[in-house]
Amino acid sequence: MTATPTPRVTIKEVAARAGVSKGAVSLAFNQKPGLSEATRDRIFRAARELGWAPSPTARTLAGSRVDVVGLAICRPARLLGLEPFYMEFVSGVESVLTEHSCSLLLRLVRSLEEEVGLQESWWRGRQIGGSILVDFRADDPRVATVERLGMPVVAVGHPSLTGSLTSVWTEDATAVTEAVRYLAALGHRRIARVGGAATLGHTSMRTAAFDEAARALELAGAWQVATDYSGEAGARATRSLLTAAAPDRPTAIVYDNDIMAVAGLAVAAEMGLSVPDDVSLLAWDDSQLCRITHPPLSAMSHDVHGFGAEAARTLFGVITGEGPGSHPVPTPVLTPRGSTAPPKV
Amino acid sequence: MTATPTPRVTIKEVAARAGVSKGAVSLAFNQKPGLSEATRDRIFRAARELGWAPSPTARTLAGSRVDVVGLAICRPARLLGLEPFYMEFVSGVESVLTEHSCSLLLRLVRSLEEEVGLQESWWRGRQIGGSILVDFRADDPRVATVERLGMPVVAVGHPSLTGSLTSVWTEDATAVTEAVRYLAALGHRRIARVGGAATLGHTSMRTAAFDEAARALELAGAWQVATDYSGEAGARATRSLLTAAAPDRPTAIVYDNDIMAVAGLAVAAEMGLSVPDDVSLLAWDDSQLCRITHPPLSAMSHDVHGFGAEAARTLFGVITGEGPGSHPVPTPVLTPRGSTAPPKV
DNA sequence: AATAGGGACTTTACCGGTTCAGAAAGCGCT
DNA sequence: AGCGCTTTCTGAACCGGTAAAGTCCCTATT
Repeated sequence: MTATPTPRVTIKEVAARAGVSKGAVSLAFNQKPGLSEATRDRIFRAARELGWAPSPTARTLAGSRVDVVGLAICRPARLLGLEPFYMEFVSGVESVLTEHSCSLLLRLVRSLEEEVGLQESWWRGRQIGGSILVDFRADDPRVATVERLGMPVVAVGHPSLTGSLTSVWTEDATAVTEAVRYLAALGHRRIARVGGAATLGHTSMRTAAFDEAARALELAGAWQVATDYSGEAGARATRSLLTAAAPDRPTAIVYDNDIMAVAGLAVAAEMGLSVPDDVSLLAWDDSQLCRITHPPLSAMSHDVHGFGAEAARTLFGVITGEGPGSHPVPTPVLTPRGSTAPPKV
Repeated sequence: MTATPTPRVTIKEVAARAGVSKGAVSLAFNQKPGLSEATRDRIFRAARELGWAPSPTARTLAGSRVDVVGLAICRPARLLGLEPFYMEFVSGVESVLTEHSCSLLLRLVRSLEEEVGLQESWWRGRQIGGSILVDFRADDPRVATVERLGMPVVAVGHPSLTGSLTSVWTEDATAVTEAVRYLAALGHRRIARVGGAATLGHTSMRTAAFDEAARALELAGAWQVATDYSGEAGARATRSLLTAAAPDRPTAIVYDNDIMAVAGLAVAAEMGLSVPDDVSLLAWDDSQLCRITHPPLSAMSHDVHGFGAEAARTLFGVITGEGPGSHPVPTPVLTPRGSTAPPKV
């Protein structure tokens, strides 16, 4: 407000210096036809000399596209800080946005309702050109809102959750099945899964897949517990799973993220259980974290950075008018490390 | 682009419905004097009925302030994904921005030069009302740029690095000294520190403070190694520190973040060393991560969320014209957990 | 020679607000 | 009645661009 003034150079100065009209400058900077090479050069030179670049604000107001995309993440701040997933995802998104000189408008929200309102006001206020929607749940209200607004978005979530929206997703069910089969192949008959937030769509899909796999493999024991993704919740879940007497407790646990797996590892150690001899642990998402524990965590690993990049690319597709589509991204693959082995008991 | 059209309602419709001019609507929405209560009410009612809110873009263009603040983070994406620090910091920033209905424009950059260019173009393009600058180094070029532009910013870093800019910072030197004193008080005479990126200003301040403390306490051994903050680097550093034969190796290690401390813990385990009996480990920044390991990590803990919030609050102060100032934030405090104890050797 | 067709620009009308110089109305006072 | 003051509200200019229509000139065609 009171900040010392900055000399603003506008399109008018550039036009004057190049000896043309504002319109000509606009044509040049939007690479539209109708200008001679010579004039074009003169304009660019003038702009360079003045250090001018078109004002995105004015451009937006005048009706051209907006070079900002929105991302609202709805999780308690406390949890977010720790989830490597989102930062990695964001960095993947950024890597693509940058190529298009596009920025990311990030907002942490506390509820889905708040997000719906935010997306709508972002869009109606022309603050963003499109949005990346994450954390879908069943009957997600964002689907209808976005359709009503005709707002370009990419939905990060399974097509069964994202309705008509263009989606980018991983085949979680397949991955869960693979995880369970792998543990069963090692000889485990009592397997548990420490899942994420129950409200989230992909959590319930994983839950269903786990049940299905357990039945198909005729496991002797199968447990599932929902958490909020935090390390504390993971620790708590692990502790309660492992307190059962030896013959009844699970010999392998699959986690829905890596933070909880790390916590689980610590709980096993604290209970005097050896990993992987007494219990095998399998993480999800596989950030760097899985490699720095002892033993290193086996994980269903997943190129989260690439996932974010693909989401951003797809969003650009939607913005430029590509029809709706479904973009599967590679299914997480099993990366065995030191935390999984045949049960010794 | 080709997205189905969204019916846009503008100030004109609101004015028409309330039976006043655009100007009146503007006055009402900016709580400026010159309107009767009755008219004001009529205008707000009309706006509510039409679901209208002023367009930030148009507002910005017309010269009022911008309700977006910028944050450019310069670290390789791979590392960012894992550093709990930034996500937590961002969530603290957001918590304050939200109260002011302000958004965060986030960008990951690859170099300081890129950041300087970005900040300048953000500011000149009126994309942001101000910026939060992080990761200061000695003779940081951003100081001069920002002064030249008269751009409101808050510098997250020690005043000795941030020149005339308003800063928010923690007294790192004091914290390092406290950490070393604590370990010395436990009886450790050979202490190492696994630091962060050497180019960063706060890293060199911590390095100097460590040297100073080691000398003052006449430690028998003091090591420091610089890393890139990654878990891998932390593991490597720890491994090389601990390979020395028993009498010569450090009995305590301080880390510059918690990721490296976790990695260090794993390395100790892998080398058959017990923590804290054979070696004590002390983490920094104390995210949730420190509590979920086994043993839980002692840490110099630090309210990173609050740090971010304070930075945002201070930025608002700068934007509204408060003079330059220096805002220290509480020094990290020692939180002893299970990873530190008197040396047994 | 008259006319059509382009190319190269310029003009002008917005986009959706803010702001500021008046205008109209109401009121108290001499 | 006439005058000055407020209070309340309007109209027009402006912010920095874009886009569509218009102007001018030069060449090719019939």
